[in-house]
Amino acid sequence: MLDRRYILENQEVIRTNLKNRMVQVDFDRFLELEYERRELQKELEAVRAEGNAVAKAKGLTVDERRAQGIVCKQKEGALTAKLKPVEEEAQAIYVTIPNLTYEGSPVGGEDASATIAEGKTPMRQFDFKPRDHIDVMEDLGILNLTAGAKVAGGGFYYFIGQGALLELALSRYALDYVMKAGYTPVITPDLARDSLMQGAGFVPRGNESNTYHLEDSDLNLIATSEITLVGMVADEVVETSKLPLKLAGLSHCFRSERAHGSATRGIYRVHQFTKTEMVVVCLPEDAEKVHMELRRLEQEIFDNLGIPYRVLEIATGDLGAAAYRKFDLEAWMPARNGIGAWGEITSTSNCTDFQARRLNIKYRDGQGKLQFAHTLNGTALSVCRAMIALVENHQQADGTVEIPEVLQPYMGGLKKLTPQR
RNA sequence: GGAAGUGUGGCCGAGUGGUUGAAGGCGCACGCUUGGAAAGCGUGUAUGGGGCAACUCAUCGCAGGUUCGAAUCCUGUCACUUCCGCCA
Repeated sequence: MLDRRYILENQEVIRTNLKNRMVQVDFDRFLELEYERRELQKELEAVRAEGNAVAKAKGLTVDERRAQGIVCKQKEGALTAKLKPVEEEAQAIYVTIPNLTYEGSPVGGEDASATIAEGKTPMRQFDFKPRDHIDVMEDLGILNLTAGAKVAGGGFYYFIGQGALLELALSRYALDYVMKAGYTPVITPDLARDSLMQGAGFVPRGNESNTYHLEDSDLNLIATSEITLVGMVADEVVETSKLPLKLAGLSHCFRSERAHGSATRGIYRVHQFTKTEMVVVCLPEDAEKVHMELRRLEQEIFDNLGIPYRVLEIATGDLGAAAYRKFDLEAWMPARNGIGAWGEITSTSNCTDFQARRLNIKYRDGQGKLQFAHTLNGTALSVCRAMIALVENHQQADGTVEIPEVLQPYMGGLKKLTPQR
């Protein structure tokens, strides 16, 4: 959420931003409602002040107070009835107004996002036709999609043997790597309340929701541990000495992917995956620096895994509502779509104070005043996507897959994935 | 899952219908005192909204309700504690 007063005082900034982000918001209606709301609010407060004065007045008898109080109460009731629908409609529009946008973000839709850097690993020249991750992994006996579909439906999968170990190795490697940069490892709940889902920027119910809601409860399966990590400090004043608060959550992530149907083959788009996610709560003046650190860590992890990638500066039209600025890493997946394609593997967003305002995350500034903190998030490693990039890039003509050196200690020294009996 | 109890400011804690936004204490800030420090003394010390300001509105887990008036009464809900049951 943006500051309501800021919105009223910077209407043109908001209008331009809505246009750049290609977001449909009835801003005129919002302004109309907001001004009306403020007028009604003032009237209501005046009536309340009168009522309070009557209730406290020593010169009046109880009967006199009662008589005058009832009049105030009636007026208050009438005003409240008028105010409520105005407030509700204004609020409904208010929550759809997205964050401000970094001035350097390319203006436009998804296609406008700009490649601003590339990884250290060059794209490999294959002397054979690279096979896609499904073929490679199924032949190795480390992936079983059929069983996943049988048990839980499309979009679910089994990792078996070396595949299971590979998930743990990737997750643990990423966790250890960011721990060295000062991130505290955290295991979080895999479920979260509706209110937190909304606060963190995820729609818990309805058709546009990408999350699973648990029937007869106010709980949802989390789509990322970002939700539970920021939830940990929601409604709190974080001690300034503890900032920046750097967390690395390891959790399962669940996504219903209603919008995408169930057609996607393989493990690129699945309903459940494991992800190591970084979240930082910091002072406003540190946010930009932290964002660069998140991006650097993501790059280093994939450089070390020997996976070629490019870094995208995300265009205005493709930013999430909370993101002020966002980078994606896209790995080269040599067999994707049959001919090779870039596929998103990580994403890091600077949410400025937008998410903190919604979740009420504060700190005390030098004057002792409460201020909203800034929050940022970034993927350290999302297992399925990383796994695709890894097996497709490191596959050998004989069907084996070389394990990157940094992962070998986590695989009991294993250097190659080989066919399982 | 059943029963009982509790939920007040940064913290502890008083407060069961009427100048209580909230006693007292701790902590913190400033001042006095001191060669310096400690102790002692004094003053101040919630958050958000509206207003240039005086001031005013809201907030005592959360949401409703009763009442002229609610931290205080009622209902629901969430959390915590204890007891019972169940269980990895």
